[in-house]
Amino acid sequence: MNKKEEFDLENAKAQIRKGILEFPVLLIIAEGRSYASDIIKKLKKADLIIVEGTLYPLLSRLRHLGLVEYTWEESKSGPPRKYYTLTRKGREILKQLESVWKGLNNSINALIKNNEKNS
Amino acid sequence: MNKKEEFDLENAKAQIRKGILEFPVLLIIAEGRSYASDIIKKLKKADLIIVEGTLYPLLSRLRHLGLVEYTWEESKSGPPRKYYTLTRKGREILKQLESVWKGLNNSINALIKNNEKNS
DNA sequence: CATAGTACCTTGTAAAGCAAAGTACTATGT
DNA sequence: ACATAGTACTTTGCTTTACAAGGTACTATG
Repeated sequence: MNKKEEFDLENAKAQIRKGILEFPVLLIIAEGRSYASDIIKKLKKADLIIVEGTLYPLLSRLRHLGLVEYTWEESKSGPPRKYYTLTRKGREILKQLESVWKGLNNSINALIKNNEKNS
Repeated sequence: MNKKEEFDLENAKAQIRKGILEFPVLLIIAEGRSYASDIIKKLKKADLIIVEGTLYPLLSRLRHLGLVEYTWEESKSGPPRKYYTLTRKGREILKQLESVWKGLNNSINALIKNNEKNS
């Protein structure tokens, strides 16, 4: 337990991840059809930690929005899996998110540079 | 009002901003002592929209955490202003946030590249 | 048939941005 | 003197969403 009065870098990281999660999740599904545990593993490999309780509702949300769809598929080692793929709409939104990301990137990197100059 | 069933890019942007806001705010204060409206203007210039109701609580939070401090100063054109500066601790945290940011950047840009390759 | 492993789902909680409304100071025009 | 406008700081209620924790259910193995 972290004292409430202390700045909590881990929490800050979590907050930063929080806002942007949809984007890397869509990116991963765009790479190739994946199911939940798959996605979590791939995100972890990219240093973006996420847990089940976050991902399942997020995938539902994306599906209700028509950005992804799934097909059930048997597995040799357990219950069937929901394999997700992007819809046409999902691909469009992904493109837009990419440009939002690039914009944010430019903005913040400009601020960082500005700050380095003045120090 | 946006229909709930539609993907709302503005909301997505807002969510992304949400997690990361502390960082650019600290960057701006690091650049030079600033007061609230100042900060909002500079953020807007960097394409990071933010409103009063967001910034004031955020600044209070940062102050309670000991990352920033302020001094009252008279203004020729209205009520006095709270000019914020970074504390020593604030500068340390800012460095850490910079490295968190770089990490996130690498992670996501790697995913983007991966995705471009496979398409 | 009990256990372990895998996969999907749900509930309750907390954090934090935002819209909107409020308080208060200064300057300007009548 | 007083109304209006501009600036600045603050607060309240709402909404969204990640997470912790717990639950259901299917398959394989001993």
